[in-house]
Amino acid sequence: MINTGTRLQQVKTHLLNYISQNKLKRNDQLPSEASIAKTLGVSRNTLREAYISLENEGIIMRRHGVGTFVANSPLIRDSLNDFAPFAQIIKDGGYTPSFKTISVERITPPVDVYKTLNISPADQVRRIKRIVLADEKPVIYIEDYLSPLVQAEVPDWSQFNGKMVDFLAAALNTRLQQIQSNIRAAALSSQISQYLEKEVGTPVLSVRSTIYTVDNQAVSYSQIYFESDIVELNIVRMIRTH
Amino acid sequence: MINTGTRLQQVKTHLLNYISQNKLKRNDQLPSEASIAKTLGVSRNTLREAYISLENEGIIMRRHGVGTFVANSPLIRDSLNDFAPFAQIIKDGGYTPSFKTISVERITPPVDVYKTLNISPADQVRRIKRIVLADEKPVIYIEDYLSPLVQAEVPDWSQFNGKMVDFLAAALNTRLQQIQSNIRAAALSSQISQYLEKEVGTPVLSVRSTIYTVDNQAVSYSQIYFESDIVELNIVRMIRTH
DNA sequence: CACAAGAGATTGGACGTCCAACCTCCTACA
DNA sequence: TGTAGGAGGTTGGACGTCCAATCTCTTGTG
Repeated sequence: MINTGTRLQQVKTHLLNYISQNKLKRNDQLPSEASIAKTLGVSRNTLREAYISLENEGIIMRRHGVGTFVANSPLIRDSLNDFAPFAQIIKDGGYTPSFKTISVERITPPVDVYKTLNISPADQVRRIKRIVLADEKPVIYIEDYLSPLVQAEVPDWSQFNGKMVDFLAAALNTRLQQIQSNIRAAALSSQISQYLEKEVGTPVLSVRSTIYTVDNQAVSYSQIYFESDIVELNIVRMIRTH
Repeated sequence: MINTGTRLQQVKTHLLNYISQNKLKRNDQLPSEASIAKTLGVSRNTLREAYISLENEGIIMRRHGVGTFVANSPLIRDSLNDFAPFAQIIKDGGYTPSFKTISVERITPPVDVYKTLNISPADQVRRIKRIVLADEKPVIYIEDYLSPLVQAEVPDWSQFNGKMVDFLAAALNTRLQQIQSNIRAAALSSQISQYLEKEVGTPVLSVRSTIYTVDNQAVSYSQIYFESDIVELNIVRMIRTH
């Protein structure tokens, strides 16, 4: 068994490998909690938590009195149940992803930005404009606003994988606590239309995310626009009646 | 303590009541796991699961070595972390919700509907068209397609609270397993524009949800259009680095 | 042959215990 | 006075145990 992370993580990794190595498909049954627990040398409790966690992620289904089964192919998992970076989402959709950083600059923040980041209007923030391309076609436009609290530099924005959380976690001393996201539909503005190469007024998915530290400090505010013809958000929610 | 549901549910209900009764605000500290467990007469394990569950719902934050705190006001919780019915979402936004059922009819299903429900094109399905109003202004348009497997009638659609899951759970013998939702931006079509009373082409949030039973039978397919000026989706995700 | 009862397997729920990791704050010592 | 270190409280993680609830399949009985 893999020796990194908590035992729960190790068990989850093992199970995911088990599913892919045995080429298990939707509705294929997994071994019982007791038997896997014995095989891996962990308590049934721990194994059960791994099963529950995977069920919450929409990968398996557990059925009382019957057994545990594969739900969906892990390949079509989505961006909101986990923190899959953009590259993965696009790859999963069968496209080749690439990134392009348009600009990195220090600016005086717009109203919504300094209000959200809870800083003074005079404070300078860093704005990073990027686009994500699928097979060379721009599909996502990203504007990140970094609070002055974030000093670290990204060595190479063009290699940045799109997971702002990972960058911030490494750049800050303080722990991150949560991401609040807001999803709405918007009409493509003229400024952004040049990047997404779509007509002004085209409906796009607008996601605004704020990342907070454990001290409730907002450290990053991102506006993301999804070209809705190719990229879409998917969510799987389990229904438990018990 | 309340005597309904599992002990975990009872504990969660107790904690929610505790927060609202003591008018706890963001960052207010909750009693430690050990002390509440003792007070309620449950094991620390059970209480911990309740705390974890509430954290996943974005209601509280737990901080290793420090304590547990209130995250957001439970009032601004959203539609994707839990299954809040539309009425609640609108009420939370400070509006008065009302419902209007436009039509309930048996029809021959469109392609995407019979494909999703996995039935024959000749099978008849029930289509329910409804709108949700906030302060008399239409803000959500809903088209539900019920599989022929669902025989039960809703006694009064106008009183229906918008939770299709609850209705289906009661109407079917089989257990429900999961909801798959797909979110994208769309331009308002002419048919729907008459209900949402907005110009054709206005960007709207389009959410398509399919409800599956434990047998992987799709039993309901819904297309929901959100008027994005008033209604929006919010998601809170906790970041755990451990 | 039909159907009810029961055995066996599986997940669901809860408890009690133990130690690790983490954070805060106070105290003692240089 | 400043700082290192430790005490004490809190959450994190894992284990082992017990019984309930649910489902399937076999077996026995009318």
